Amino acid sequence: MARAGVSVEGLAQAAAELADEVGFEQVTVSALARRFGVTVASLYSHIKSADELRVRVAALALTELADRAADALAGRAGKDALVAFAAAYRDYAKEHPGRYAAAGLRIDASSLAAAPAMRHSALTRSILREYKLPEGEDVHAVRLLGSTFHGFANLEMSGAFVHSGDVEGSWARVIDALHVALVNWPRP
Amino acid sequence: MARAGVSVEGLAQAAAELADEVGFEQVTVSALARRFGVTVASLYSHIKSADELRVRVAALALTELADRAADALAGRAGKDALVAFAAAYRDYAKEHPGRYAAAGLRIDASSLAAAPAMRHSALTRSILREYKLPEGEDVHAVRLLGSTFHGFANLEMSGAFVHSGDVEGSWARVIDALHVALVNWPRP
DNA sequence: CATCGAACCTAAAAGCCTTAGGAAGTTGCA
DNA sequence: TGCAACTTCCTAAGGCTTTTAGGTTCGATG
Repeated sequence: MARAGVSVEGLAQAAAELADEVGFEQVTVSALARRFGVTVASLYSHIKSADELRVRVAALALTELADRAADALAGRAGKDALVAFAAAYRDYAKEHPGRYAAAGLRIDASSLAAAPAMRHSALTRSILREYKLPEGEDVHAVRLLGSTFHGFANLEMSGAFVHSGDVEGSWARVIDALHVALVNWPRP
Repeated sequence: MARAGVSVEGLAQAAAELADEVGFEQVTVSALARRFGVTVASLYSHIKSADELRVRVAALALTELADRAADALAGRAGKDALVAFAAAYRDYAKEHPGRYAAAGLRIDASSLAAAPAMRHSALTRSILREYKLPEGEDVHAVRLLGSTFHGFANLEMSGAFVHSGDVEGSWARVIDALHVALVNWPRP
């Protein structure tokens, strides 16, 4: 009986690739077993449920995304940082649509995806340093940026922008607008 | 053989309610048949596939949402309109999480959900009238607003904001910030 | 080299989607 | 009224996914 040499990490990785190929919705224990040339039941030695598999993909995606964002932010500040961060975000979504979809999973604090999710707000907050917002406004600005980036990527992926193209142009203008909003941040 | 009196519209409506109760992912032909006290196969006289069912829920949600937005916009302009539109959007998402999730489905132009989706950008554009953006900038501003609202509602629903609460405060600040961005719209 | 745990398997139950073909109400028209 | 056509619903059956239970083989360890 030749062994396939499957590990939990290998499974999550393969599931992530599968997600990018066929969509996160289609990531199934069966499909994964097929890919490994193994019966479905075998995978249950490594994972507890199909749900755990999906959460692991989410954690993987969130970590990769945070890594990229951190790289993009290194040595930059102000609008430079904003632009680089935004690009990292959207590029990842375009390169890895399946993983990106996974990152949007509902995450409860107990989940193993909670820690990487935390990193994101910390990274986003670091963009704001140079904008010097009033005390206590950072949380709101973080949420503005997160919402807009996430919303844009989401809408783009779900085909909402296909008509009347120039998505690139819109993306640039949206970032410009966010910059303007941060510079002229409304006083509380 | 007593008939249940099912119609396509009734199905979509019931599916929408089901979505709000148990989540859009759990909207299934089986569950719907159970609710109507009818066998699964019977429903296939009314719908072609489980997928069509989900698209119909999406269309229903998009229409309801556009109706509410239109009401909110009636007789308002400028920031007033912006605030009212945003409130209509988010309230709907909170009242009808399942429907709202459905509205985020991938929509191809041929789908019967395409028309209501169109209405949204038209309504959003009408908010911008009073801001008098430069020629050709409307598309981008529409996308900014759409992305931010959608992103915020999405993140809120997926639990990203549960820690360090004050979601209401953030929502208000985000709208303020968007207003600022529209007023000081960066020149092309 | 005997043993133990990890990796794998077969088997089976349960739930969902879908199609095929048939029976029973409903409607419309002669 | 009576029958033909249509609609609504059913039984039956095939196929796919998830999950659990219990058994077998591989490989490392003492």
